[in-house]
Amino acid sequence: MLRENAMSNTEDSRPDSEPGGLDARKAAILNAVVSEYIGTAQPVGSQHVVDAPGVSVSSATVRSDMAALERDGYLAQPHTSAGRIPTDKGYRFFVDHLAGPGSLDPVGRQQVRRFFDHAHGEIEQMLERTSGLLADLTDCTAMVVGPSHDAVAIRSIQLVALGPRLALLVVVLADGAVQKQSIEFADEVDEARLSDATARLAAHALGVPLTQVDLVVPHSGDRATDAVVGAAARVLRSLGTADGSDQLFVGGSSRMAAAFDAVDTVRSVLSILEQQLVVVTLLRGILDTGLSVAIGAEHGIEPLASCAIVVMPVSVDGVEAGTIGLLGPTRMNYPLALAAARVVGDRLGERLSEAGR
Amino acid sequence: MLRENAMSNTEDSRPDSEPGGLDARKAAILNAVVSEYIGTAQPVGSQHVVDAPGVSVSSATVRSDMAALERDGYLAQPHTSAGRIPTDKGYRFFVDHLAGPGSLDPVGRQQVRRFFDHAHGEIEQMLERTSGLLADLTDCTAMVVGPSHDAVAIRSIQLVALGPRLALLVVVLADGAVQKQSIEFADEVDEARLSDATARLAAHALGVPLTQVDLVVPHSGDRATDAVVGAAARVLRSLGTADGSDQLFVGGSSRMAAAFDAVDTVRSVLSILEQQLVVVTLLRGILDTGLSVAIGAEHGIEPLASCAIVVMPVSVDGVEAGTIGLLGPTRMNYPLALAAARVVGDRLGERLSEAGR
DNA sequence: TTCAGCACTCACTAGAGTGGAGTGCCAGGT
DNA sequence: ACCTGGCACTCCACTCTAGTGAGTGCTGAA
Repeated sequence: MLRENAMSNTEDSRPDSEPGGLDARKAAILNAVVSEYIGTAQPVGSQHVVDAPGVSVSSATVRSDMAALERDGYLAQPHTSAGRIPTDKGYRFFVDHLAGPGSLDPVGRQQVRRFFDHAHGEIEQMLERTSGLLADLTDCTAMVVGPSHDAVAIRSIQLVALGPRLALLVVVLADGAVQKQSIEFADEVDEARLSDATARLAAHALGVPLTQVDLVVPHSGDRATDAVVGAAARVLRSLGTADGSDQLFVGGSSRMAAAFDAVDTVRSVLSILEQQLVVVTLLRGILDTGLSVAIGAEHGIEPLASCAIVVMPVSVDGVEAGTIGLLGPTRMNYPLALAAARVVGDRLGERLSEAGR
Repeated sequence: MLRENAMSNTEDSRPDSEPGGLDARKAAILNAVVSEYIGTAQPVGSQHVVDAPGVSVSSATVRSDMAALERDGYLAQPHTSAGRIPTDKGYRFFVDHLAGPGSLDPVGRQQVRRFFDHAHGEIEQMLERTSGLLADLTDCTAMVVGPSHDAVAIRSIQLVALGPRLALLVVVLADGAVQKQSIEFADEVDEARLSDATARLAAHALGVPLTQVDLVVPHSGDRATDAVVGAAARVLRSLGTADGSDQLFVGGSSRMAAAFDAVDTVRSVLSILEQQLVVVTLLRGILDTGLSVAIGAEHGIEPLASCAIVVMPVSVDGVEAGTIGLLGPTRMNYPLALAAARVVGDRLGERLSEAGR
């Protein structure tokens, strides 16, 4: 108790019954402030917090606690004589101490159920529409990264002639994904040679994942055919390692416009969303640090400093294959977003697992 | 002259040397107002117009002409004692009487040249990147609709087994496009039957455009195989008539955020852009009415009332196949947008024509 | 440790005043 | 018949000035 007001940036070390270095009442007050601010986007005064559960004290006491929370960096004041606004640290505490995993409201649940009952068509369409569903549910911008095809076995390989020296390599993977890449040859290649090469490629690479295709293909008698097969094998391998091989679907980007009133914030956030590689890297980076929520500066992308991101891995056949991300302002509705991401992620994973077998 | 000030909404019928019912000076003034407003987004006063080419009169005379232009609906005043702002009709006159087709500045030209010199990869990537190029060039949001595959001959058909009762129909078209659709069969189908069916399908549909595939496939002895072939033929046909078969690429949507300062305008425009079908229909509709620019309410989509759209068909092998669209505020830079759309559209068309042979 | 009371701070609003950009009109000149 | 300089007028944008109210920090008493 002695040092209560002396600490500023480190955790309190006194024996708290509650976690995170905050006593029960301070935690309750912080939660109340965050909740209310998420709803109203207005600074929250001590009076508005008095009625919150776990806070049965007068506004004066709340004020003193709020002052302490501000000293500890959980809250901030836009200006003197205004209410308090949560800092990134405040939001962090809030999400780290959310009661239970949270669940969707019945309406949302039904929406999800109906969606997956009626979902049909190819993977891409489904992922695209899933991003729309998530955006609808959470009023955030949704990002869906499709499962990586790196480890999926090749089911079919075919070289299709498009011109005398131009062919298209078409690869079908076991999960139903189709990849293609055109190949231009130095010399003319006739149909017979192409189908010959196709057969050799199939023998060489069928059942092997894209990333593990051997670049060295056993020679045959025919050097021209070998050249074609070699070129195709290189292209095949490059398909697996290509940077843009992840497919990203962004839904509801218009919702970012409603989240901020500063137009240039909207602009910079949107321009980030246009960069597929940046977004995919970002989501992967957050997952890799073990977080499921990145708040404010935590993800290190400057223009998104006033945003928070909720990520959720999508497991297909027990392996983390895809990713779901929800982007909103830092004052987004975290419980809702987390619940929606979890539910949709699970259902999507199930669905994709079915499709793979 | 008697009726000069009496008319309000119809064209002037006196013998004008200049087109559109406006004498040379009024036209020059209107052009000057539009040009300046496009640049500054501020109401234009009579003083700012006196130095414009074709206007060698005093500000008082300009004022009287501007009053006439306002009566005729070409200009509007936000309030008394403010400058004039072009109306949709004013913009319409401006674009209809642009001097010459306009051309890109050297920097832009080089940007386009470099882009198409280095452009490689598959159609989709190229269209996607083209939308980014257009957005960069014009500071508008760019929409690129890929060539329709309806009339393109089928180069290759293949049924690939994904599961005991599940197969993937993979179709390669002559232009290098690949379409796929999964098919679920009522009964189990083994590999032998699938390759049998593939061969029969190939014999039936190779070289035929998707839309003209005959649903009736000649029967063979085997009823099970016939069922597979029939199902595949139906799916094949449906690929050609699917609503979402057009591929749309939107680039630079963040630029809409900079164009307006009302956040909810941005929001509603963005949400339109998210609806692929709406956008494609919109572009096609504008093309069908024979316009290349749709201003304000002309396209009939309410949330885009403060936007203008520049469209340009992309000809592949002499046939209008794709579409380029540029979306900006009504005060967008029309000459630049038209020039960019034309140049990029032409180059893109050439490029796609090459790829097809 | 909590609480009621109190003085204080400061964004927000409304109203008054001012400057300036822009207009419409008119009388006189070409 | 048309153009022009001059002039009175309008009205936005800006500034300044209270006044209001939500909210704070502090203090002394329970």
